[in-house]
Amino acid sequence: MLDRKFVLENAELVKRNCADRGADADVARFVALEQERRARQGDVERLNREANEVSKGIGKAKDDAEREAKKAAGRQLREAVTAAEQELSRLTAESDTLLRRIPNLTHPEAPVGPGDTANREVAKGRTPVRTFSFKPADHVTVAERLGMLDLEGGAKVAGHGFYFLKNDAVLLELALQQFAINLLIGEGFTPTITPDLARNEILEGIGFIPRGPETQIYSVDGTDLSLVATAEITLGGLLSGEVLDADTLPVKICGISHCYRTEAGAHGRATRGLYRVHQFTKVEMFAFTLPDKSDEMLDYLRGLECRIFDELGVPYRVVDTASGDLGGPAYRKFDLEAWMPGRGEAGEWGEVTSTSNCTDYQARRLNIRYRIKNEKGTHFVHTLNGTAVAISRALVAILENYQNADGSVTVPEVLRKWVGKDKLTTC
RNA sequence: GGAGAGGUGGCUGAGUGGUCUAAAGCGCGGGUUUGCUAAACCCGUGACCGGGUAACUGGUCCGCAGGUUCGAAUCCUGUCCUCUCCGCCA
Repeated sequence: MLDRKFVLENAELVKRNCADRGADADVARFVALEQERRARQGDVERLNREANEVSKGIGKAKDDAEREAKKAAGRQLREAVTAAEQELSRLTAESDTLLRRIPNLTHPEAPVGPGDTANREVAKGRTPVRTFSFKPADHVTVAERLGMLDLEGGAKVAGHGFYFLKNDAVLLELALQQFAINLLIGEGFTPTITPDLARNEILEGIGFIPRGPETQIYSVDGTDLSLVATAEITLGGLLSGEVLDADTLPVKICGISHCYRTEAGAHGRATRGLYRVHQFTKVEMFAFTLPDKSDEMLDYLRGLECRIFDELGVPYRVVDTASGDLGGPAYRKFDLEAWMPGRGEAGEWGEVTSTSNCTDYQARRLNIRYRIKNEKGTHFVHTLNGTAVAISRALVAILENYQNADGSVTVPEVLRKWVGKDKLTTC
């Protein structure tokens, strides 16, 4: 969320930003409530001070009569405090709800527009889009031919959107994890395997809404836990409530988790196969930085995502995500879209990874701060996240780009040492 | 799952209803002494929300949320977490 005072003092800027982002947050109402809240806060503080003074006098009272009189005065003041506090907390809760719905500010260079049509292509990957001498099949056909994917089995056990990876697909998944994790360890990331569930409070801090009709999140009945939609949630939550020494920044962590998404309302849109599923494995990058280093870190994370897909030999493009498509927490976001030759009539770009600079938006909710040695006070860190590999979509891209006329699939060079073969075939 | 113990500043740790405005030590910063370093000694040293150009100043905070009371770190309830023992278990 944004800083309360900042919104109050920059209401017009914030309103314009909401409009650019297609967010329906009620900034005007927030400003009115916040002003009221501050006035009530003043009341509470004044009454508290008076009541404290009276209470202190009671211990030193000369006689019973004086003591009883002061007690009565104190009681009256405390009642007034309670009433004022109730009003204050009502106002705080209401303004807080509004504040949390206000999206982050937007990077001045991010394209402004309503949705993904306004996204701006900013780069292409090293691998050129391949020309096929045959009509490329989609990944479902490729995978099923090779006995790597059982969608019906997944549907029988858990419903549409679930699947079994089998045989060489299992080797590919593990190889992709190994490849990504080893690359990131080499870059100084601390590798982790994170919980697949998290407290709703953490999800909300990251910017997810665990319950309600629009939710993308599976929640566990009778608990305050939800299945995570990405390890961004657990990695960001890991340092919640902490004050870090500035000289330990940046902190770079990566994590493997399973990701669970209800995909509510997504039916009919690219639902075939592994592209949009309820569960997949992901290797995620996360960074905590000083505020003036986060732009640089975003470039770095984007560079790593490019390097991963360059090394995998998958053609892709990088898009600078438009304001209307940024969601709540991101200040700027870049997506990598891989070329998927089996999609649509003659192939389409499909999002495979994404990296965001969330500035202090998540840190403020999660209360993650830093301290500079010998300086008074603390400040919020900036948080960034980026996908190293989302296995299901990486599989789509690899299977479709590396397929051969005979139905086999060539294993990307960098994965061979973990897959243990150069080519995936039926035999 | 059962029984018990505990959660206090950056860290260790005292504090069982009002001099807590949280002891003391460590750490950190500054100073004195000093050829340099060290030691010794002295002084200072939390966060958050407000007000003020500033010096300064009001309020809140002892895991978290409630409650009792004029007054709570302290008493009560709930909750989260940690540790010990027992049970169960991959």
